[in-house]
Amino acid sequence: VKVTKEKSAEHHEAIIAAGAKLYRERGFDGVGVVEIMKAAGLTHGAFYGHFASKDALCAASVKRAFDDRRVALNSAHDLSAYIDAYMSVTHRDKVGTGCPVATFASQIGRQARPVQKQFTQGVSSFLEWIASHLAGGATKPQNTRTAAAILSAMVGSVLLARSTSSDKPFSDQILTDSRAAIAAKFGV
Amino acid sequence: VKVTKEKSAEHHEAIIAAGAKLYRERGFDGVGVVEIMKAAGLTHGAFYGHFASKDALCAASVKRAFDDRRVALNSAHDLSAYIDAYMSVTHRDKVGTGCPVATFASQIGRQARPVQKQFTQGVSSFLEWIASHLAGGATKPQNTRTAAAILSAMVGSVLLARSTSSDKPFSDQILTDSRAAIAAKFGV
DNA sequence: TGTACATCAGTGAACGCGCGTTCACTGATGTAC
DNA sequence: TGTACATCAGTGAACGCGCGTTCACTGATGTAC
Repeated sequence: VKVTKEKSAEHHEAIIAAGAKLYRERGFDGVGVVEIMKAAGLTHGAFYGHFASKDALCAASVKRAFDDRRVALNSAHDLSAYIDAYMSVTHRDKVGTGCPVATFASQIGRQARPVQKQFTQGVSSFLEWIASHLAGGATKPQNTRTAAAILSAMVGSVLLARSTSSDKPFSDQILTDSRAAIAAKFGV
Repeated sequence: VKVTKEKSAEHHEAIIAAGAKLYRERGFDGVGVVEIMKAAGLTHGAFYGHFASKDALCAASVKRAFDDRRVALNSAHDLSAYIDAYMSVTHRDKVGTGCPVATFASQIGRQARPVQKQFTQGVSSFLEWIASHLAGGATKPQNTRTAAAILSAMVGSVLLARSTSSDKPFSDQILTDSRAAIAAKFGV
């Protein structure tokens, strides 16, 4: 059942989109090729016409997840507004469209090199973006250090909140408390 | 091949110890019952005499990992020394004996309820320990917020460092930078 | 203390299942004339 | 513009493999006498 070049390109995108969402929701090991192809509206046999292996899709999915987020990044008014959105109950509960750093971090060490490279790239540009939005900009050496601590606290608090979310009040509190302490100590 | 009650109890401990180490190193999905039993010096068939299911061992392993860490916690001179050890290259590279919060956080949401309960319990007492070691103690309301932000930054920075450790200088820098910024802003 | 036997911790083959991947096939696409 | 046919995106059965779990069996333990 051959299909027009345009349709095939759409399918390719649909597979990556499914990977970017499902891998964030359930981890690289938690979703099979069959399920991803089903989500893309195809059968599993067509997968290897689009990607050489599951690893290749993982790499493409990590890249896609970071690209999706860059849009959110650029539409934020300022750093404070972005941190507010990041350390929110909404972000905690929307894993599938959430920050790839928070979801993938602990699995990346076990993935193939291309996946790791794609991830490090994403973290690096995220750090730069934060540093450039601090008072004084990215060239101020102290801001590099501050950016690392702020990103750590952002990622850590969302992970802490997600992993304890069976106890909602406790989980909510972690987000609120961390956000307040960062505002108080870092002024953002 | 029956075995003395003492030997059997030792086997039980060995299985939990293997779970606590291997699950931290490779994730709950990344290690099978066969490999855990092999690490404990037994064959896989004996597993279900000790645990009702793999989930049951996961719960026991999470508890064990937190208990192991509590020893490290109590032997720390003060909060600063503990944060130094936590945000270190050594802790980044020793996943199997490292903090369970950093390794398990992103997988806990997909685990069975008993596993989640065990984890939340561990996070809660970790937060209390930090708050009680801040100037003013755990009763000072502001310290609860500060503890949440500090734990978030600790967990986040170790995860960031681990997930980017294919680029060692970059990974090292994240730890150093985060540690310096926390010292500067939180005074610990 | 010594013997007879019920208990039960550990063994290893076997189960059904879902995984990543392969491949012979189908039939619409798009090119050559 | 119309026909003939090579191409190739997608299908679905099949592959070997490792997973969690079960179970008939073994033989040392530990109890009853």
